Amino acid sequence: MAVTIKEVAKLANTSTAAVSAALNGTRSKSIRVSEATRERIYAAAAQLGYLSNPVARSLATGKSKVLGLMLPYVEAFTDHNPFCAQVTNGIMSEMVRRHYNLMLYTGGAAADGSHAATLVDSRVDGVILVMPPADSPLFLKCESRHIPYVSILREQLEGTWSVNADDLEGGRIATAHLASMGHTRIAHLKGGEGITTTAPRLAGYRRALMEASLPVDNTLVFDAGFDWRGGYHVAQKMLAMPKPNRPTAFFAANDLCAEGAMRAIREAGMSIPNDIAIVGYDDTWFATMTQPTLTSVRMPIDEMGALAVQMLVDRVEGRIPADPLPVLPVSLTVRASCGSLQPQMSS
Amino acid sequence: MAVTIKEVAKLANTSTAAVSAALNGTRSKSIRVSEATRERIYAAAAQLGYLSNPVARSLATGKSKVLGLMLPYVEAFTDHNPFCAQVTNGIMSEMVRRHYNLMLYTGGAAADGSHAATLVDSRVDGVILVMPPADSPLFLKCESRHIPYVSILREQLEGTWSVNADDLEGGRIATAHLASMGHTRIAHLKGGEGITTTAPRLAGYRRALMEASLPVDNTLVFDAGFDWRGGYHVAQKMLAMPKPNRPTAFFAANDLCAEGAMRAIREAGMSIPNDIAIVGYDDTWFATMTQPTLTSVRMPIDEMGALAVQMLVDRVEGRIPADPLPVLPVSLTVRASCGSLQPQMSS
DNA sequence: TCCAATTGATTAAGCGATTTATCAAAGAGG
DNA sequence: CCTCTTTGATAAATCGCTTAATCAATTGGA
Repeated sequence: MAVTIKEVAKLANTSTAAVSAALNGTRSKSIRVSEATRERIYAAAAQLGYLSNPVARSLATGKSKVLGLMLPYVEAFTDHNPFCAQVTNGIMSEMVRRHYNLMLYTGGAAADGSHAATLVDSRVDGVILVMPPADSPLFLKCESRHIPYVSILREQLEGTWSVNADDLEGGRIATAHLASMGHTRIAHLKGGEGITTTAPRLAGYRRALMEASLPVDNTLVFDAGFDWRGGYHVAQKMLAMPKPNRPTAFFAANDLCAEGAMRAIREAGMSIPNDIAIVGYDDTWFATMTQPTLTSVRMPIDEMGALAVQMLVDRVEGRIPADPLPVLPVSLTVRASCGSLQPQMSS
Repeated sequence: MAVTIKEVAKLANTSTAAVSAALNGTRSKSIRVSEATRERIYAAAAQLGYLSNPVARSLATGKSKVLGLMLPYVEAFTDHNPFCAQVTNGIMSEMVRRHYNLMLYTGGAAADGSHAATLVDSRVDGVILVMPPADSPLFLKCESRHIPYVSILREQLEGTWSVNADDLEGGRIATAHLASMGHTRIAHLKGGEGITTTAPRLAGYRRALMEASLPVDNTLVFDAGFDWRGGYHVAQKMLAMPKPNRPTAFFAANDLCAEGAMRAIREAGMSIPNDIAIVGYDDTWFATMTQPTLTSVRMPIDEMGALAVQMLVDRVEGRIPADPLPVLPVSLTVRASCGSLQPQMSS
């Protein structure tokens, strides 16, 4: 079938060991290849169209040059969370750059860990876990199989590796921005329980309120579960509040959730940002597609993905990542949805 | 390190061949395992926590149970084409169901075929090519390596395997719907050259015009290249036309492109659907998120992905797919953007 | 009763690489 | 001139699993 190293060796009139060493550029004391032999080997390989078999190499070396990517939901690329789609971009790009391949797994947040089974697959050198639930069985699985892993957006724990963004600061600047626009009743559509980012974003929200000397009113905080539907329903509930209590601004824990709220606001016949101002979170491509465009807390998502790959590759290749728990800075991308801009701004 | 078949064999007091056969349920004439031995083997495997090494199995069998998925762009999951994101869902789900793993490759549409190199990787049993350019080098690469492949949305050619949707009919019903609403100047924002779906959708558009006895005016057809920016710019150009020539309805070859056009329409101070009606294509989750919600031609995207997996698995496992070139039916999902619905409808 | 077929299991040969141990020849140093 | 090191290369073991070849012990049919 396919041409093997043996055939190359025969044609080049040498041994498979020499071919292997020549093609891989191996330079150890026990095996070396002269310039002349190397040329013969290259020529033979080219002539036969030799391509090394990665499976055989994997078996021999115990390394596969494949990294797993575990996304929390099957629908991670569509309507579940644009963050996942974007972070996958960053991860993919960096993997290509590092000459690693990507094996995709989804459903990492499934409580039964069903899909997780396939992950425990000695074909991958390591795994990136995106937004794993705090009690995910995947951690144990990876550990028992000695598969190194790096998480993205996971609670920072001693002895683990995780890339995070400064969620507390994100919650703070989003809320502070709304407060600076004069809003005094700012609601928070928070993320789901069990998701790492929920608590710090909420804490940031509270801190900003305190810093602005506004009351911290827990009746203005609702669990919207990070999805469109949640944002929609929670917003409907809040808009139904009687006038003096009704919030005039929303801080949503997620862009998708913000869009759900925007739909509810429009359906209630109110205008954004005149009646209700709104700030989202993640600042994915999606935030530029809403109407009006959405002010959103920006995380350096691509860099987060790339950094996770770097850290994982470091671990796989036996190096120690400089910082096991990096926290990347966030910023606020101001668009039309919070009223601080002239209307009709683009992206 | 990890426990191997040998250790299981030793503990169960039998041979590795028996262990392999028992664990795989192999039933050939040359190897069989009695009930008693099977039990011992199961017990030993369980006790040791044995997990078979897929790399070793791959090497021995020549099959990897891994399928490649080649997407046309690196940004396939974000702002490039929601179709890709959605079809990936369908593919992933079906692969899980079939116990195959998914290796992800992107950039399949890159002219230099750069990323394609890694695809020629004997680790995968087969590949799914999503929207490959007509002249993609990938076809030859796969063929020279004897890697079976199935395309999604590729020109239908004798001797190839491809899952398609009825693009001509899609173009027709989209345009016919606009014509039935009384529009006489319907513009088409067509897809890029070299993409398979561009021509049939355009042909469908023309056929519908003819069926409605409307003139086929080529000045109303523009290449919007399937992306947001293209839709935006083309729409701007069309809206700048003097009144009697200016189209009153757009048929965009893609939802993203339609959203670009919608932005241009809003910025021009016109209303959708009152001033301009618009119909998109793909009917991905994204079409429900626009404002107003977007009427769009629906393809059974998940089914297309699942069908491609089925066909590929059939080929990989030596069966012959029933129909090598299935064409799936399309339909029109009517929403608010074309004026045939009361305003304020949801999804 | 005898030979053939079946059952249950083992041994060993791959699969296609990497890598260690080993060795011959050449060059260096005293 | 002899030993020591370096250079260049090979043979063979190994990675963990599958499977063909083989074989002993039963079973069954005529």
